[in-house]
Amino acid sequence: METVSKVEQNFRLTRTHLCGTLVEANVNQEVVLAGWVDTRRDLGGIVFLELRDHKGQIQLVADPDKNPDVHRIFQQVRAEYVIAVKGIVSVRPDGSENTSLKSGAIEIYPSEVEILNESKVLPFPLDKVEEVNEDLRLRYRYLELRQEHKRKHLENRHKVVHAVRNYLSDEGFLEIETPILSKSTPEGARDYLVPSRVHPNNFYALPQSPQIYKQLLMMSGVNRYYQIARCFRDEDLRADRQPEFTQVDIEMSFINQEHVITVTEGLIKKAFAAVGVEVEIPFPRIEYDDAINRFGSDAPDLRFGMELIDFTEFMSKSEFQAFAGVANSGGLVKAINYKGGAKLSRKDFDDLKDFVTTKEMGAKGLAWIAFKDIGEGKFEISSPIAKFFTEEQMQELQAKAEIEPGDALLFVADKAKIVHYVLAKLRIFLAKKDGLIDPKDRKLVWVVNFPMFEYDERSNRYKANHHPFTLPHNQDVDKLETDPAAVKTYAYDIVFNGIELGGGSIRVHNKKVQEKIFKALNIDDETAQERFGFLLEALELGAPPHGGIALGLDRFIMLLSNTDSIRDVIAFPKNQSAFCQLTSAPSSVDQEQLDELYLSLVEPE
RNA sequence: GGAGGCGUAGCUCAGUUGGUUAGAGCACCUGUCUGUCACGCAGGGGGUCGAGGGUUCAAGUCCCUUCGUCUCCGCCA
Repeated sequence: METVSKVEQNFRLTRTHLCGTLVEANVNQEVVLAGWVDTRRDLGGIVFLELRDHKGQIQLVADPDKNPDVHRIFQQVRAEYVIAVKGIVSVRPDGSENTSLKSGAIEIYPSEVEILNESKVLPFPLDKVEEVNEDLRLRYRYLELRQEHKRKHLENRHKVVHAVRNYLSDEGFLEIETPILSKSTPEGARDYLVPSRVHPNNFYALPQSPQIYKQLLMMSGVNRYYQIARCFRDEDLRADRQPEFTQVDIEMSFINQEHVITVTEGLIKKAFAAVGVEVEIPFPRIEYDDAINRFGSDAPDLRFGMELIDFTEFMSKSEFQAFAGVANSGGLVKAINYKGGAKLSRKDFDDLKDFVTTKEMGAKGLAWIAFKDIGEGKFEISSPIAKFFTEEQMQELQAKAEIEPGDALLFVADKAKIVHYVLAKLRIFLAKKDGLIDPKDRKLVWVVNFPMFEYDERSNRYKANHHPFTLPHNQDVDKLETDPAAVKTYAYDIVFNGIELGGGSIRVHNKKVQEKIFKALNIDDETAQERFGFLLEALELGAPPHGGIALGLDRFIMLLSNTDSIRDVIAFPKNQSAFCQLTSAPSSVDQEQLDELYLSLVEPE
C-alpha cells in the first residue's frame, strides 16, 4: 500500500461557485462546481445532466464530438452520483432555454469531470418524496433532506433562532446553559431517567424544562437569562409533540407582567420578520375567563367569529325541561350562531349531533333552531325544540343571538367543562368546513389572568394550572386558603391562530406565599422540602421579584413553515412511539453496561 | 392504556363474490436516439401480498393472534 507523504485533499477539483447561484452574468467564466447528479437525459449522442447543490441546479452538457472523455463519463454516471466539473459557463442556444429553471438560460460544457462518489439507486424517488411513507423517509431522513423544500424548514429554524439570539442579546439577556442531567420531579410529565454509575440505584432525570434553574439564576443576580433549551418529556406523542423539543426559555428579574409581555412581543416580531412575515405589536389581550366564556378554550382562534352565546339563564326559565334542568342544577346552556346553517338538512344536523356526541367529545346531544331565509329579510323557523318557547321568548332568543335570516343556532347543555370543550371543537370544525379561515391570516393574542388551580376530579384535589411557583394576584392571596378556585395569577399564554405558542408567569419570591400554595395543593412540608427544598431555601436568601416565559420553538417554526407536523422542522425526529427509525434508538445494551449501572432487566408482560 | 386508518414489486397504488401464472404507473437494467429538461421509443428483470395460525378443494381476499406505522382520546404546558 502506498503511503501519502504530504498533505493533500482526496479530490482534485475544488469548487469555485455554487450551481444555484450562477446567472447570465457568469457567462464566459471558468467555474468549478460540485454536487449531486439530479437527472440525466441521454439523447444517444448528446447527454444532458443536471447538477444540484444546496443552492439549486444547473444543466451540464456532454457532446461526444467535442469532448469524448467527458461524454464517456456522463454516460456512466447515475442519479445521485457526487461529481465535480470544471468548465466555462455558456449561453444556451436559441430556443433551448428552460424558463422554469433559475439557471435555465445558461449551461456548461465541462472540460473536466471528477466522480467523487457513486450512489446506489435510492430507496425512494426524491422528487415525489411527499408521497412516500413517513417511516421510510425518517429512516433515510438525510435523503429526504436533499430536497430543498424539506431543508427549507431547517433554514427557517436557523433564521428564527438567529434572530432570537440577536434580539435577546441586544436586550441584555445572557444565554446560559443549564444541566441536562437533572433531578426527577414527580409533578407534571413523566421523566426520562438516566441511571448513575457512581451512585448505584440513583437516577438523574432529563429536564422537562429548565424552570427551577432559571429561577435560581435570577437569585444569582443574572438579571436576564435566556436559553434555546432542549426539554424532555416521556409522554405519548402527537403530530405536534416530540419526546425532546426546544423552548426559547426566558427569565427576568425586577420586572412585572408588562415587562415580560413587551419583551416577548418584540421577540416574536423579530422572529416573524426573520422569515419575512410582518406582525403588528402589541398583541390584543383576553382574560382567561373571557376566552373560556366566548370561545370555550384558553387558546382561542380569533381568525373567525362564531362566539359562544350563553343561554343558561334564558333556559332556566323555559319550558324545555332538558335544558331547564341543566341550567338550574349548575350546568350551562350555550349556543353558537352558525351563519348560513339554516340551509342544512335534518341529516346534516344529525351528522353534527353525531360529531359532538362521540365518546371523546362527550356531549349528550345537540339542539338546533334553523331560521330559514324566505326572502325580504324574513325567515321561517324550523326546529325540534321551538315548540317549547313562547313567542316572546323566541324574540328574546333571536335578539340575544343577533339572528339574521339563514342562521342556525346550535345548543349544547351540560357541565361547563363539557359545553365549552364541545362548542370550541364544533366552532373550529364548522369554520374549517366552511372555509371561514384565511390561511394567510395570523392572529396572535395574549391570554392573561389564569386561575391558580384546576380541580382534578379524578384525584379529587386541586392541581397547579401553570406550576406551583406562579404568583397569585395580591388581592387573591387570602383566597388560597378560603377559595382556591377563585385565585387568579400573573400567568399568561401567547396564542397563535388557536394554538398555544408559549406561556409563562411571574414567580413567587416570598416563602410564605409559596407555603400557602403548597398547602392548597396538599403538598406537605416534608414533600415540598424533598422536591423543591433548594428552591424554597433560595427564596429565604434574598430572592428578587422575577418572572419569565417559555416559547415552544418547534411549534413556532411549524406554524411559520405552514406544515402540520413538528417532525418536518426537526432535523432527525422520532416517530410516534418515540423510536428513531434512522439509528434504531432506543436499543438494548450489553450486559456489561447494565452491570456497571447495577441494573437488571425485567421482561414486560 | 383506548379508538380508528394503513401495510401487495425499490416507490406510489389497483386487485370484483374466495377461483387459472398477482397487475399498473414511476424507478431500475438492456437496446435505440445529437438540444433534452419528468426527453422519447422498444424490450427485460423484479413479489415471504408485514408475520404467525386457522377456515376451505382453493386465501392477497374470510376469521384469530401479532408486529410496524399514522391520526386522535387519555396523558402531556
